[in-house]
Amino acid sequence: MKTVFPRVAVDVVIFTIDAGVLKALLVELKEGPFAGQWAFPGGLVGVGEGLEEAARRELFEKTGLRDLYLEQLYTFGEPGRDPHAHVVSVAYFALLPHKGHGTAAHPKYARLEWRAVADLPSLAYDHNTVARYALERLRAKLAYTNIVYSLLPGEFTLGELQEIYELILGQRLDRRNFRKKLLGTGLLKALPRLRRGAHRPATLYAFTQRRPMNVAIL
Amino acid sequence: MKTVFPRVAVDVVIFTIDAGVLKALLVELKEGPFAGQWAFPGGLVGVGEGLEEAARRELFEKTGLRDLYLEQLYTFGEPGRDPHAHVVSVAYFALLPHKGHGTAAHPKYARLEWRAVADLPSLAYDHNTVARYALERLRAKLAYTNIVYSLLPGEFTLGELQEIYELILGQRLDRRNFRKKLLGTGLLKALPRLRRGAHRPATLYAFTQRRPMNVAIL
DNA sequence: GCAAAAGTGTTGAGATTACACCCATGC
DNA sequence: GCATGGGTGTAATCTCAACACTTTTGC
Repeated sequence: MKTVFPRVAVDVVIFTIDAGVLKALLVELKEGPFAGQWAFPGGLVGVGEGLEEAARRELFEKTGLRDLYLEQLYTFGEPGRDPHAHVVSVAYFALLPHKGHGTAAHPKYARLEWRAVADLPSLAYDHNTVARYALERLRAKLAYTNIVYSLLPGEFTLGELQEIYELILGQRLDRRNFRKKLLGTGLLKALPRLRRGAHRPATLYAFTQRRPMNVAIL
Repeated sequence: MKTVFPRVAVDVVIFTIDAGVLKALLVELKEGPFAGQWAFPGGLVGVGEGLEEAARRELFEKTGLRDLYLEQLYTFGEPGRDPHAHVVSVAYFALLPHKGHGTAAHPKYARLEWRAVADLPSLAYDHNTVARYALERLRAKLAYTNIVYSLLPGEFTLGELQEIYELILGQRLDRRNFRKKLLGTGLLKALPRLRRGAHRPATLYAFTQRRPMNVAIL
């Protein structure tokens, strides 16, 4: 399988928040030198296919997921990263609200699983490095973009929003200051509805815009 | 020249400061669909070759430049960006102090030229987009990294340093605040020498470390 | 002596942090 | 009635921006 030129692949790190834990979607490889190991979903880019297009296609084919936030992360091209052949991988990073996504299995993979990012196993290829880059990017972007909208459903409470920030950043935030800042951005609108639960009902909020924007948040 | 898979190339945007102007190195293409047009230097990545390695090799072969600051910028893979074939280009961004670099011509190119970034011509491929990304990255990184060291010679005055910031950011900075901040970072050491010129001599400074670091500067 | 860049501190405004108590609900 | 998360304001601190005059040199 030696070739004259490197191949181009895309790999996607998909994050979601599930049960108070930041998780990423892993696939168990069935074939190749890393058979039996876990990795991020991905695959080769075809000729005439755009990179983001390929990332979305791979994601949909292999996991059934679509319509998620997707952004290019970094390109990994060390010759040794895949012992099989020289594959240059353009890594993407994606966010998805957790809602029992139908992660349909794909013949190429043995299993799909959402795994806690804080406790990833040893991954195939250089995917542990990819994971590190992705987490770093996610943390940085929480502070100056509104992309957290893509981890949340249409309606949420400020408590839920703050919980996501705390989970991802790995630190507690002051509730009053957090509310002040978030409401000060104008990104949120209060809905005329309340979330009822075990305790005092909380106002529901929605993002005024559900598209990526650069805004000072924290 | 149709192929089954996309090719992988690297392209490099090299910035320097020359005579009070931010410039980038352009090459005039001799062949292909863009013959006669200007572009950033670059070329195909060979199998078994790392991306950064390929970028440094291309740079050296085509321009004679080496030992510069180099960082990956973004990967451009739209199928239509090169009408000839589908080429995925991993763009790099490089910085170099200006010192009459011997930009040796290369058979593949008609000419090499340093051109003002503020006034680039219409470039081949999607290189005008690449230029925009690179300039944006450079501006952003001036604020939170020390990479400006790679645009400066070993010794420089605070005035020269500030001039570079002003040229790249396109705005004037307050001299007293600038000095306070820069000296406050601890990145600089004053040398026991003075730069003599047409006016009052200025203390010469050097960076204590000449390697990339994240530090709040501005 | 004059033109030009080097050098140097202070003040006010705005931003950021720290912090404690009452409220509404389910059980 | 109690446990739990929701909701709210202020004071102290720090950071950042604005600003002017003196010094040293070459010509």
